[in-house]
Amino acid sequence: MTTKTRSQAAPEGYDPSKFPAFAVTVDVVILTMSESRLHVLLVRRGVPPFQGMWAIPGGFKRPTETLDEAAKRELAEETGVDSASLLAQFGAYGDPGRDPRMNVVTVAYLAVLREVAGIVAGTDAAAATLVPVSAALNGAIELAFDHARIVRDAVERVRIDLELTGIATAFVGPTFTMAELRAVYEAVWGVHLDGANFRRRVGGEDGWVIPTGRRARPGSTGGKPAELFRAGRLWKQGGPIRYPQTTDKGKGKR
Amino acid sequence: MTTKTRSQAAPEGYDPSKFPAFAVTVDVVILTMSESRLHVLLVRRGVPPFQGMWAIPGGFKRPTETLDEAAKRELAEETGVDSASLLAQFGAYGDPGRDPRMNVVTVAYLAVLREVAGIVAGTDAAAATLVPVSAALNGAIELAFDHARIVRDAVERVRIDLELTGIATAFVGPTFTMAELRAVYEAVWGVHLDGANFRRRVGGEDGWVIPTGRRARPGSTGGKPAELFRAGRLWKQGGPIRYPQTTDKGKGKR
DNA sequence: CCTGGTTTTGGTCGTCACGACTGTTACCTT
DNA sequence: AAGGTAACAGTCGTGACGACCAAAACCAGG
Repeated sequence: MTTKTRSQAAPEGYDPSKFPAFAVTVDVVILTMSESRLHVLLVRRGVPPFQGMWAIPGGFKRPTETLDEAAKRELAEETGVDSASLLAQFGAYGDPGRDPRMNVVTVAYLAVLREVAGIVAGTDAAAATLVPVSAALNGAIELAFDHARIVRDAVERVRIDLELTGIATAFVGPTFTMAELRAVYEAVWGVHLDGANFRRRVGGEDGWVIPTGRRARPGSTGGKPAELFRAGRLWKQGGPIRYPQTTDKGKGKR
Repeated sequence: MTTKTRSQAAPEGYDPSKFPAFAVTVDVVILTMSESRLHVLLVRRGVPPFQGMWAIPGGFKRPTETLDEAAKRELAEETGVDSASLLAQFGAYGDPGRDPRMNVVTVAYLAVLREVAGIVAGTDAAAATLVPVSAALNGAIELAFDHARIVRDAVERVRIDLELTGIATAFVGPTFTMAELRAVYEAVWGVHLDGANFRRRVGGEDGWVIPTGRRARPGSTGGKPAELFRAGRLWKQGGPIRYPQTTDKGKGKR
């Protein structure tokens, strides 16, 4: 933190020694892939304010824990998952009046999970659900507090990080096919990527993915069984796939 | 925020109704270019704890203002600048014990200023100074609290945003030369960029920069006077310059 | 067993962005 | 006026990347 620095100067109508008290909470935007679409986990509020409305899970930060630990704890309490594939802070929200009861500043985290099965089951089924982010973003589902904006910021963050981090691998399981990984990019960015070009970039020659000898069983529709990969070491330094430039003459980037 | 969602469930040794009180502060990392190097503004603490040490400016958030407003206010109080070229939130820090006096969660902002002259003069000259970020990062200057980490995160954020936002234009004045703009990239990234190629990318044909008829007066060392430009509209959608790929065989990105 | 459909996987090719390099212009200082 | 310096312009070769095509592997149904 830091107090006012010019301590000698007269505090202009404000006394630092009597600082205002805030409640600090941690909210977690839990994203996962389901049916080839990006989904967010929402819980139904059981108490006022906004009782009965959907919201993202969260809770008070405790004085003895770090923000990261608080986020991890909240994630575990809501989903039963003790360690997400990815859990990263992405913003703080403190507008006055965002909580009608008191002054609340919340720190928002983004969690990415694989294995949809069991997530909702881990909580009270009636109080937690997985909805497509499109429904949460276009207002089809009304969210409590300023959670609509928080979810929007989280998704925007994912879209950016997809290009420059290994966040894509957090959406898939420990082993995955090229098509599964490509589906993550296509769902988050809303674009179509050529399968052959995608394969060449990712499995080209470097350590993006490591082939396991095994193969996935083909879906009921037939087709050649896909090779199974594990994530390589290079993802820590940025992803291999770039957001496709519309290739139209204007070189406007994105 | 959001309270615990499973309100029926017994609160496991924790009562949400009596939430812990925190102090919430806003700290601002003020960056600017000076002598072709990236500098950060630091203030000397006049009160304990960490009295006499350097720190980044900041102060308590007031319940009636938003976080952005608090950051803007703190910036104005410290520098006299009423509107920075850029002011963006980039992180929250709430480790227990980061302030020995009490529970403090701080929200960190990044401010980018041009026109170094008058910034330090606007404050108490003895209490504020501009130091190269390298000195603050390598430990040559010891910072109070966890401000060393905050500054490091801020610089890392600038390095990333340089590639995908128009943050570079925030470092230069309303009119600038190609060399000035290029110096921003070279200083922040620590690389050398070819002047001719840089010019082609930025002034190529699009609306990155708009030529003003005028020319800058050459430095005392002679040389052709550089053309003066204004920032164009395209910077809002990402910058034209990419971090140079070392072009060595390994395609490791960054 | 054979055929059509589906999906993965490998191959080719043209375009163009980009970096390295060289050359020219315009202004300074002495 | 001469030399130096920095801005500005042109060229060229490499290589990344997208579009497209083709083969391989497997399933379902007849």
